[in-house]
Amino acid sequence: MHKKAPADADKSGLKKEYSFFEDVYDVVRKVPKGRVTSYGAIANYLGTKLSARMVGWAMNAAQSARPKVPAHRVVNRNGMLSGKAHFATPTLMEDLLKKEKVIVKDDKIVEFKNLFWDPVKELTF
DNA sequence: CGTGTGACCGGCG
DNA sequence: ACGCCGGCCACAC
Repeated sequence: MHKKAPADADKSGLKKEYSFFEDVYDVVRKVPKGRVTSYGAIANYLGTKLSARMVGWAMNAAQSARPKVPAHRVVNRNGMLSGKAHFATPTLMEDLLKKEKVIVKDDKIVEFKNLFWDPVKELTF
């Protein structure tokens, strides 16, 4: 296929700031309360599973994203709260998870495999 | 337009 | 089981 036309955003002058970040936010917002997902799963859903890093990086900007993005429901493949250090407070992430009845022990989600929510499976597009 | 970076993942010794 | 290493892509400077 040919390279992307740069004029793609020049659609009827309707300028929207769609970006990879918003796609990530949209998926994260769809994560049901009490469930969790992984960066890789989101990346896979977006078609860039080999670049799960981007998802995590997008989450970094999610702090200022509106509406608020439940970034606390996104963890790494081990179910570990790898991004908890990036929250406002070091305990905010696990605190939010506990509020949703998600058991967190030793910075890891208990029964992670059971609570895992895969957008590719759930959001069959 | 080049370089650096990052809250990851999978593979290999 | 554990630790290290490479890859991958979007975005900021």
